[in-house]
Amino acid sequence: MVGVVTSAGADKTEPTWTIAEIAAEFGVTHRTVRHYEELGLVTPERRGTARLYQRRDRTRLNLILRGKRLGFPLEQIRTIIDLYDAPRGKASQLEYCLAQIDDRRADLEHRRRDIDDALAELDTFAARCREDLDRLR
Amino acid sequence: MVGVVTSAGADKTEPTWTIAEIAAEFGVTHRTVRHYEELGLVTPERRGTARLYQRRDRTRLNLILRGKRLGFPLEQIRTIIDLYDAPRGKASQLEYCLAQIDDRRADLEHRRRDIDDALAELDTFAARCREDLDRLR
DNA sequence: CCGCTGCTTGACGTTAACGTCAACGTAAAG
DNA sequence: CTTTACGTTGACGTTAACGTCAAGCAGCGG
Repeated sequence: MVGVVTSAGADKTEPTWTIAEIAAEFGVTHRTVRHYEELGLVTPERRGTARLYQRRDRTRLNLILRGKRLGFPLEQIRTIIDLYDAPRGKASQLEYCLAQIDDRRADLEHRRRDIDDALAELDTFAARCREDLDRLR
Repeated sequence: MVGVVTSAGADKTEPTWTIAEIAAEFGVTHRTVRHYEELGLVTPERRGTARLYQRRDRTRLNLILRGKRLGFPLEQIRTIIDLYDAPRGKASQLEYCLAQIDDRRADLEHRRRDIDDALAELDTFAARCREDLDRLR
């Protein structure tokens, strides 16, 4: 909890960014960032009408983009982001979190097996290619 | 090269499957299989008008579905499948293959790093959850 | 006050990956 | 020979993830 900024005097800490800066830095368009906001993946503050992005939003964007690189749909990415900052006051909530984490773990480990398999196949294929190439000389 | 089946007497080897069997076995709909055919990802033979799937098609379907689990678009999956059975008679072709393989390797290894990062984060998060849970008792 | 630049809100367009009919062919079963 | 059960070819619908205008507001440099 860093303190609400709202209409009280701005703390001189807490750096912020505009949507254009954020978009450029993360290599996406502002439309993309807005789309993520429409889906509730980021929730920037407002100075008047303009969006103000903070470190929290940058963290989320990193999670989102990694999720996308891994091919997860945005909806699923949202659930995992929500997981990361869900309320964890009660034991039941903590246990729910731990269960979700296990699910995610299983998924990711399955993917890693798939990747390792694919890499192994690529290797044997590459070996065959190099063999054929040697034989050709 | 197993031998052309066409209109010569059918070898009693070479098992085949119908589209329904293939779809059921791979846990997809026949529409999905047809869609893959439209994109050139599988090319079953025909007995009259009906499709006849062979082992070759099953291999491809396995590649396709793994690609999908890893979140690759079908177009990209097609390029890698094409890579696996491209003509490799000339040295230039073999060298092209090896280059492509390197590209694929790089991509897959990037993904694996992403996965490992995600898993590490999940672990520390899980540890915090368990800590909080212990403290709550 | 004027114009420029950047931000905002719609609203419609697009691509990928199928889903979902509809209408028809065909081959084995009764 | 007529069902019945699959199989086939369109063709249009749908969802996700943005792209692409269009049009308006807002601060600020001259």
